[in-house]
Amino acid sequence: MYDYKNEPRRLIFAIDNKSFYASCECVELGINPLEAVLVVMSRADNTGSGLVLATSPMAKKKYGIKNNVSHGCDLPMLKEMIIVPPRMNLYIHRNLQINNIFREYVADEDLHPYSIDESILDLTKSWRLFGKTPFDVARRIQREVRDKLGLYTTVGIGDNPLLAKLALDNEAKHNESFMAYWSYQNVPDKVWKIDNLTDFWGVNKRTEKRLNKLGIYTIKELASYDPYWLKKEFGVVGEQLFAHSWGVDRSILTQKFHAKSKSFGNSQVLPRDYTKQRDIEIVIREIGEQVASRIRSRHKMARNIHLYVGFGFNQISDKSGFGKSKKIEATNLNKDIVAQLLLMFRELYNGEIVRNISVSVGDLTDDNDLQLDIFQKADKQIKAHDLDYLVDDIRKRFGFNSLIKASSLLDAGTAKSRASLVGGHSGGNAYD
DNA sequence: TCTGGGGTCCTAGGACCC
DNA sequence: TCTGGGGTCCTAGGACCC
Repeated sequence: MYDYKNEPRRLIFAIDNKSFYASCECVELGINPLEAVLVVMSRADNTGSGLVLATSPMAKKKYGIKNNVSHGCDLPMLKEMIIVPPRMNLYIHRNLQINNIFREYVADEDLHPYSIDESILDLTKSWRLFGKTPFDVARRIQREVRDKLGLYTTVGIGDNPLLAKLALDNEAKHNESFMAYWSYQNVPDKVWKIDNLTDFWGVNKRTEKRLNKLGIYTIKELASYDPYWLKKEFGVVGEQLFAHSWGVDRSILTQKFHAKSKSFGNSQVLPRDYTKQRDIEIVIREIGEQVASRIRSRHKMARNIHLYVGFGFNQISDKSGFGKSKKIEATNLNKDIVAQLLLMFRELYNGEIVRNISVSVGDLTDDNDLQLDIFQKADKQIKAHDLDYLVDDIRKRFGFNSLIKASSLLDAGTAKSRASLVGGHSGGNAYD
């Protein structure tokens, strides 16, 4: 047995919200999230058929409805089933409220929001203030969230973030208490009992296949494999997989779960196949300006830019698309970002049918001072900078569509119809 | 799965420098 | 001129997570 005495021993809570979007909707309707049969379906998915974003526990249990069903029409038509459109702004607002409750239990530096419905808390220093056992504390947090917001939470507790997360995903969700505690001693009877490799952190279909090729079909087999060969086959990922199979996770929580934004990007599946270069470029421009605006609002400039163009399925080309990334002079100006994108696009585009466009920028730096390009007239550049910020400000106050480019009003433009979307889905009413 | 959207991390190969 | 090696930066692409 592995000797864990030198491994970090913390008290980590991984907390997620049960069927978060669906539960928020149930609460709004005044019905119990655990009893309702409710489905949140987005129609802004460009497929015309609706994408199931979330299902309440009962909808899952009684009718086996899973998330990410691509066809809304696959849903059984039942009287008791409630189908609602998403309200992303509501979910973001509730997420903030939940994290504010967590802040009563841990200092800010020990709270790590991980996604819209999941947070990691390090209670090592503070748990004794709130109960006799870690379970008491977890129960108390669950009660408070339920009493104040009507939402049910699931808590995975562990000696490190990995064990907490594995406890959450593989046991807590199925326990009546919605809690589970995995410590180092539990590795053989908990971690090694995980049935599917893909239920393990960091293993999906591709990695599962490659592991199978080595004769590895269970976590236990992974743990007893020679780490030298795992490293040979998978590089650092192999070392990490081996460590994880023994429940070892030396990552510092702040590094792992609190990474500062390193890139910003937006992408979309187009509502139809685009065949005209001009139309495609209109959308590239729109997305480019959206991304540029996002980094301006954080007073950042990008030094790296990436464009991906995905082809439609009825495409003669053997490729599924092309992508290109490039280092650039730091900028957050619409005209610079868009010019780079169009340059990259025109370099690689050969008349293919396009269905997918993605733009992201990274290698961010602070926009404290405008870096003047000595080859340009200073006053001209300051104008572009101020104009972009001014438009951002007006749109913030009066909505995106209060100022809109003429090109976005053409058929090809998607910015106008997507202006109210949040994360690609309906935002619903605004929340502060 | 005939297309959701927003992210992070890792690797390999080429260019270029010393 | 040929051969050798180490290091860094850049870009493309794969894989995974929510």
